[in-house]
Amino acid sequence: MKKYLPIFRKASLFQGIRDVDLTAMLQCLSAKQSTYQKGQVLVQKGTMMSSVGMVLSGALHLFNDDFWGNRTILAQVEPGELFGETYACIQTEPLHVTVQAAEATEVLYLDIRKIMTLCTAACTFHARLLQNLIFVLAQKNVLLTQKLEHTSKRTTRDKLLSYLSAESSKAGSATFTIPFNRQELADYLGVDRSAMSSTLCKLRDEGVLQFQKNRFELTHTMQP
Amino acid sequence: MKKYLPIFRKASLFQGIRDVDLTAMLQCLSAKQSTYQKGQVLVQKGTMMSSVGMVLSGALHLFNDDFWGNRTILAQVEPGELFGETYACIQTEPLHVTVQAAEATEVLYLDIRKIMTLCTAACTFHARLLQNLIFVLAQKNVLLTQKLEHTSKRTTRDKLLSYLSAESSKAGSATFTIPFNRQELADYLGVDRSAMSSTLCKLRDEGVLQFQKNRFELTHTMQP
DNA sequence: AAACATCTGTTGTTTTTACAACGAAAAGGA
DNA sequence: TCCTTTTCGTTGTAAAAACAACAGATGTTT
Repeated sequence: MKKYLPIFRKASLFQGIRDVDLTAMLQCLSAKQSTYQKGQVLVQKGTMMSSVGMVLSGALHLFNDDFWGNRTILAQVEPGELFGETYACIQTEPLHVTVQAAEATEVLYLDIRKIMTLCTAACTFHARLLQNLIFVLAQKNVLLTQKLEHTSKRTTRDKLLSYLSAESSKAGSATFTIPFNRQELADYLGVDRSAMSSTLCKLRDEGVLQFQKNRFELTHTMQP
Repeated sequence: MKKYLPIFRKASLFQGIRDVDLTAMLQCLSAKQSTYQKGQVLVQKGTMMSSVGMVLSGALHLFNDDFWGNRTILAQVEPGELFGETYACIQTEPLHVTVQAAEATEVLYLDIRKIMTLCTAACTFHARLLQNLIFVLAQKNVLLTQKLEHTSKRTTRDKLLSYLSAESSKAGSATFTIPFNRQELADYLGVDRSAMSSTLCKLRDEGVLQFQKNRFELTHTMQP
């Protein structure tokens, strides 16, 4: 297990927990490791999750097949990242996605009850683990809320303005850089790239904003 | 504080905690109560939240003003419900919304550090409180993820199919009822009601589904 | 420097949606 | 029962987006 320490140090769930405490804790939590071949299904949609999974090596795909069999890949899970944590925390709600190994993958499973149930004593790092879990959930929440706020606007124009306004607010300035290129931004906002590009230029021509590459500047113009 | 027990019994955060334990715990957490007039701003966007708020009576509005001053009301918080819990759990991220009293409102504030820090002993209900907090966060997560999965589809048609497919899956049957009327469904999916209505009828004419009022049935037809 | 790949803006066409306005059906209340 | 309100489908029009295809710009590799 020691060879995974570099992964653990990066993992959000284990932040602030020292290596020595970590190895002790993993035993205390009776963590279990599994290996999967490429293409193998780890967990089927509809399963009740009683544990959180952490990818140690390789990668996972989360996907969903709709009523007519059309498959949508929803996320890729990389080393240090978790999967199933939300549903493990709820316990009554079955997993809404299927988890499949995108390549040969090693996974560490942590029993959610052992995480949530505070061991009797001396386990200061266990408290930290719980705080980290809460932090992970809350952070995901923020990301989802923000994305939803932008994508829920009806037009590409409004989605762009909502996103750029939020980035400006985050930067605390009318000038800021965004972490996406055009294609990534379009995917994030759920719109077509070329249509977005032309909308962006239309906004520039109207004097609402300026940009060069990933650097944007919003300008104060009166809205009609 | 006793007069709020009916509210507390319904509140997700206090589920599974008995009245006697609750009153004891609220003291232990040094909960603080505040009263606000209609229109008064409780918390400004950008504030760091160090506590969770619970509405005791009245109602709150969460809103966001963009760079150009356009206001969007994002949610209404009713008695028993929380606000700021996500940002309180993160601690490093400032609140992304402004909180305003929609009417005369009473609010109970709970220090997040006292919730997260396990008191030394005998506090079995404190553990339950933590589990409830995690549950609240996780459940919100599920709701956001689902909505995002539907709204991220490009066309109204795909949004509908994604949503109905998920409802069918949840019901475990091709026949099911949905908890929305047309206008609510359109709002949920972020589309125009009348356009959605016509799309829905087009799908019916194509033989993809059938419906009467809120009762739907998906039919297995080969996709091209 | 040359060759290649990627990123971005542009344009034109087709499809889809938003919007507005209306009437019928259903639900609810007096 | 009659009246009112809400809900839902329908239609036509204008606006917007998706899509496809391309060219210039930028960046990278050899």
